[in-house]
Amino acid sequence: MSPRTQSQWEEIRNKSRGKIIDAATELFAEYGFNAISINDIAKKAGISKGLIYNYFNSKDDLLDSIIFKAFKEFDELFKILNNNTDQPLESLYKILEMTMHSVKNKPQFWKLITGLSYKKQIRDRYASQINERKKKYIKYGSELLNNMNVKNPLSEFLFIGAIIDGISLHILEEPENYPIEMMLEVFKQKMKILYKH
Amino acid sequence: MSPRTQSQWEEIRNKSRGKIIDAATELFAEYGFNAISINDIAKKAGISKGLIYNYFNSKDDLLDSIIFKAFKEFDELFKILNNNTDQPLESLYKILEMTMHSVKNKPQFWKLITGLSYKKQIRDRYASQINERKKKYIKYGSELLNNMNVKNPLSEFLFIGAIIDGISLHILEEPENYPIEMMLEVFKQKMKILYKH
Amino acid sequence: MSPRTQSQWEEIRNKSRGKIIDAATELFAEYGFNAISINDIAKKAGISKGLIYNYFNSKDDLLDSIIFKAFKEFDELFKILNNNTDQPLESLYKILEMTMHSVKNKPQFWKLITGLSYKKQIRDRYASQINERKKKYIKYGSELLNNMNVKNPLSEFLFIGAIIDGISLHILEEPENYPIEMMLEVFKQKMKILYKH
Amino acid sequence: MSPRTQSQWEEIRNKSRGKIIDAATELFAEYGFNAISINDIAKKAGISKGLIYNYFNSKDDLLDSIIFKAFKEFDELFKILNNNTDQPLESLYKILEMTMHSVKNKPQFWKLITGLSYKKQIRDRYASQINERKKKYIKYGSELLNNMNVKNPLSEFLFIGAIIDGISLHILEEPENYPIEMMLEVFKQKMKILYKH
DNA sequence: GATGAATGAGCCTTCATTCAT
DNA sequence: GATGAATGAAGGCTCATTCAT
Repeated sequence: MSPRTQSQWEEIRNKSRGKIIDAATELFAEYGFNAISINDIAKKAGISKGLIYNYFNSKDDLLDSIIFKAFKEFDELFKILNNNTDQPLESLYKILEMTMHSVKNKPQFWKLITGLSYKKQIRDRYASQINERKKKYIKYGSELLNNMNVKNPLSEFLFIGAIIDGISLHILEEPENYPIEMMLEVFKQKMKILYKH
Repeated sequence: MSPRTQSQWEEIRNKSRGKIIDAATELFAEYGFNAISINDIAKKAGISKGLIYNYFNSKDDLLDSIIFKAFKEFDELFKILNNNTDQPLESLYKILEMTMHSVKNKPQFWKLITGLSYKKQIRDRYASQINERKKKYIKYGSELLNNMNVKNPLSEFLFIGAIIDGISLHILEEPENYPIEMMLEVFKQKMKILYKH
Repeated sequence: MSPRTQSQWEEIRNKSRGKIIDAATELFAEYGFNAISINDIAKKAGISKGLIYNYFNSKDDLLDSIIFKAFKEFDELFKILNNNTDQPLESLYKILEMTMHSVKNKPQFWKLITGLSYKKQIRDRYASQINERKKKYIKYGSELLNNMNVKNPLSEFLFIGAIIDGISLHILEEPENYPIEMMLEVFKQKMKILYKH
Repeated sequence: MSPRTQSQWEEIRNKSRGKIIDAATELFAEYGFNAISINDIAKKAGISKGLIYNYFNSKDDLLDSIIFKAFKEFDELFKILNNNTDQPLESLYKILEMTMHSVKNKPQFWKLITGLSYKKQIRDRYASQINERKKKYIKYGSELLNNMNVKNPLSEFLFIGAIIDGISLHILEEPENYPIEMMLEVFKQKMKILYKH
C-alpha cells in the first residue's frame, strides 16, 4: 500500500497504453476502424472501457496514435536505405526485401494504412502525411534510378515501383503462403537482366 | 389521369436504381462500406433514405448488387482474352492494356474491390466468387506462361502479376495523371527483354 | 369503354371497400393493429396501397370503420334482447347463446375489441363508446335481475356476467374446439338450480 | 476516489433493471407490446433509451423477462394450492380468492398475459410454457372435480373456470372498484348450492 | 378508380463518450 | 489508475402517407 514511485506509475501507464494500442491495431486492421467498438478493444485488451479514455482523448485519437506509430515504422525502414545509393541495384534488392518483411511481419499496419476505410474527415487528416512520405520515396527512387544511368528515369521508377507495390499487395492478401524468398530471387534476377549493363 | 404503363414504371425504377448504385459505388469506393451511411448515399443520389429500401433489402444487399456488377465487369474483361494463347506476349500486353483502361474508366469498382479484399468478413462473404475468378485467372496465366517456355512458370506468373497489379494500384491512386500509354510501352519493352528468346 | 353508370361506380366502390375492410379486420385481429402495415392489407385484399386511401383517410380511420362496424354488430345483437324481460331466465339463455355464437362466428371482431393494443390516443377514442354500451348492458341486466326477484341484484348481475364473459373468453382462446352447445346446457341447468324458485 | 464494490454495482444494476421492468410491464399491459416504443419505456422509467440495452438484448428480450416473471408469479400462486384436494370446495374458494388478490395487486401482469394471449406470434413463442401451465391447471382442476363427485367433470370444470376467469376479467377492467369480497361470498354461496350434496 | 414510386418521421439498436465512485 | 453505469446522437430500417400519371 506504499505509494508508487513516479517510474512505477510510468510503467503502469506504458503497459496499459501498450495493451490498448496492440489490441486496437489488430482489430482495426482485421475488421476496419468503423466495425470495431471501444468495447471490443477494451475486451481484447482485458481492461475497462473507461480506461481507454485515460490514455486517449477519443477513438479517432487512438487511431491517430496507431497510424503515427505506423508512419514511424515506415520512416525507420526508410532511414536504413538512405545511405548507399552508389550501389543502386543492391539498394533496390534491399528496398524490396525490407518492404516484404515489413508487410509480412506487420500486415496490420499496412492493412490499416492501405485499407483507408475512414470517414472523409479522418482520411483527409492523413493525406498530407502520406504525400510527404510519397515525395521522399520518389526522391530517393529517382536518385537511385539516376545512378543506374537509365534513359527514362521516371518510367523506370514507376515500373520498378509497380513491381514492389504489386508484390506487397500480394503478400498482404496472403501473408501466410506467399513465397517471399523465391520472389526476392526472381526480382534480383530480373533486375539484373534489365539494368545490368 | 390514365395510369402509367408497365414500361414507364420500369423506366422510372431503372433510373432510380441506377442513381442509388452509382452514388453508393462511388462513396463505398472512396471511404469504405462501413464509413458510409444510408443517409450519405441518399443525399449523394438526391433521393430520400426510404427509397433505397424500395430497391434493396438492406445495406448489405446494396453492396452485394454492386459487387456482383463488378464481378460481371471483370468477367466481361476476361472473356475477351480467352482465345489467342499462341501469341503469349501479345496476350500479356492485351491483359495489361485492358486492365489499365478498365481501372482508369471504372476506378470506383476497382477501389471497392481492392478496399474490400482485406476485410475478413467481406472476404468470407464473397470468398467463393473471388476464388472462382482467381482460379480462372491463374489457369489462364499459367497457360500463357507455359507457351512462353519459361523455366519456372509459377514465379514468372507471380512476377508479371505483381507488375500488372502494381500498375493498377498506381492508376487507382492517381487516375487522372498516371501515364498509362507510357507505362504500357515500358511494359512491352521489358517483357520483350525478359521473355523474347 | 362506355362510361359507367352511377350505380356501377357505387358497386365498384362498395366491393373494393369491402375487400379492404375484410382483409384489415382479419389481419388486425390475428396480429394486432400495430403489427400490420397498409401494405399487408393491400396485398391481402389484392389491391394497391394507394387505393386504400381512396376509401379511408388513414390507417386509424380504417380501424375506426372496423370498430364502428363491430359496435354495430354488438348493438344489433343487443336489440334482439330488448323486449321480453318478463321471462328473465329465457332471456339469460338467449344472451349467452347469442354471445357465444357471435364470438364463435366473428372472433376477429371480438379479439379486436378485447385486444386493445392501440396507442393511448386511439384507445381513448373508443373508451366513451365502450362505456356507453356497458351502461346499456348493465341497465338491461339489472332489469332482468330485478324481474328474477333476487335479494342482491348487483352481486347476482356481476356473477352471471362473469360466467358469460368467462365463457366468451374461453371461446375466443379456442374458437374451434370449445364445446359451445354443451356449455349452454350446463349454463341453463345451473341457472335453473340457482334462480328457479 | 475508490472504485465501487461489487455489491454496490449490483445494487445499482438491480435498481435500474427494476425501473425498466416496472415501466415496461405497465405500458405493455396498458397499450400492448407493439404500441409501446423503447422511447416510451425510457421516458416512463426516467432513464435514457440506451440504458435499456445495458440490461436487455432487445425489446423482445425485455418482454421475455417480463413474461418469465409473470410465469413465476403464476407458479408461486399455484404451488400454494397443491395440497388439500380432500376439501374440494375449500380449495375452490382458495383458488378464486388467491386469483382475485393476485389480479387486484398485479393487474399489469395479468393484463399483459391476457392481452398477449390472442396474438398469434406471441402465443407461438410462449406456447410450450403456456401449455405446460394449462395442463397443470387442468389436471389440478380435474382432481378437484373428481373429489366432488360430479357427473360430468369436464363441463363442470369449464363452468367453474369460466366463473373464475370472468371475475378476473372484471377485476382487470376495474381494479379499484370491483367488490372483491362481496363476489367471493357470492361465489361461495353459489358453489355450496350447486355442489354441496 | 387505380397504381406504385417517393417521402420522411419514427422505430429499434449501437456505440463513443462522460462521470461518480 | 480503474470501473462500468448512464447518456444521446446517429445508424439501419419500416411504414403511413402523398402524388403524378
